[in-house]
Amino acid sequence: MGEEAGGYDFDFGGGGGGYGGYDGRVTEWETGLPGCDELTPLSQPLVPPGLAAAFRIPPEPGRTLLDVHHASSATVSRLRSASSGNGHAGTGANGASFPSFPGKGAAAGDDSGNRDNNSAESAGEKSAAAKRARLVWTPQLHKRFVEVVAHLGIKSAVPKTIMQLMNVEGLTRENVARHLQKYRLYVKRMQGLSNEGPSASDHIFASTPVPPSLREPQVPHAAAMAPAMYHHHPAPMGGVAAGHGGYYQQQHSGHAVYNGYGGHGHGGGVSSYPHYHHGDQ
DNA sequence: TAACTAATAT
DNA sequence: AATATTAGTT
Repeated sequence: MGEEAGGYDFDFGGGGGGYGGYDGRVTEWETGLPGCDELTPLSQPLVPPGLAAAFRIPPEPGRTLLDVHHASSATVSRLRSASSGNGHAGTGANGASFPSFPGKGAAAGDDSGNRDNNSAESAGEKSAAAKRARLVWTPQLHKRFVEVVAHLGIKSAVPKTIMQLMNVEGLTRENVARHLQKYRLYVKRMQGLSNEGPSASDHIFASTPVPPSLREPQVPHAAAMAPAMYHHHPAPMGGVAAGHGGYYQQQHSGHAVYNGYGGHGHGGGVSSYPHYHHGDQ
């Protein structure tokens, strides 16, 4: 089913670790569960179009990723209110963690640990306007960002939508907007240099290749297009050129990583765990 | 008004 | 350099 042609796959946390003390995740619970690669992307209908047509099954149009997101949010809030006595969210084995981050979003990255658990707001600046710590765009987070942007297409890739589709807890629209601004500049710069040459300075951006669909002026070859693109769906998955299958929900625990500084180890091992950076820069 | 974007600041 | 903040548009 989900053949990944595009090569955009989520790397799972440990390559088959099994240790319990990773980041609070109980890995035993995860063993045996299908990996991200094995799951059907949300962007794909469960019933292939052809098959559906053959059996006169009406297409399932309504289920867009946004719908899924909304449903998910509803479920989460329901769960929240249901478990009133339970003050602690903690990091669940999968994405079951929703630390209320009213003041300051804490979070852990996929394979990083968020064991810090400073339930006590250390510096005591919790009262009024509590400033959020700086968001660190880890390679994983950026990857998700890129995938969503790619699937939205340049046209509709705007902060709000991107944020919603990324579905990363603690990630705000403004976070996305800032990153998007930078990313657009990066893409433009790269187009200028035509081929090759991710500068060493752009580590984060270079960590995930810019999808071809985002390189807008691909010299419009009117031909070479598949004769009939199945129905044109406006919103999501608008300009996805037959390449990649999509993004998944909650693949990496879906938490934004905040940090005081960019301690992102590269190459997958994001060893940064959340510690706050208070006070001045 | 809210959201997007560009410019500027830390 | 990486994010935040501000400000100007739509």
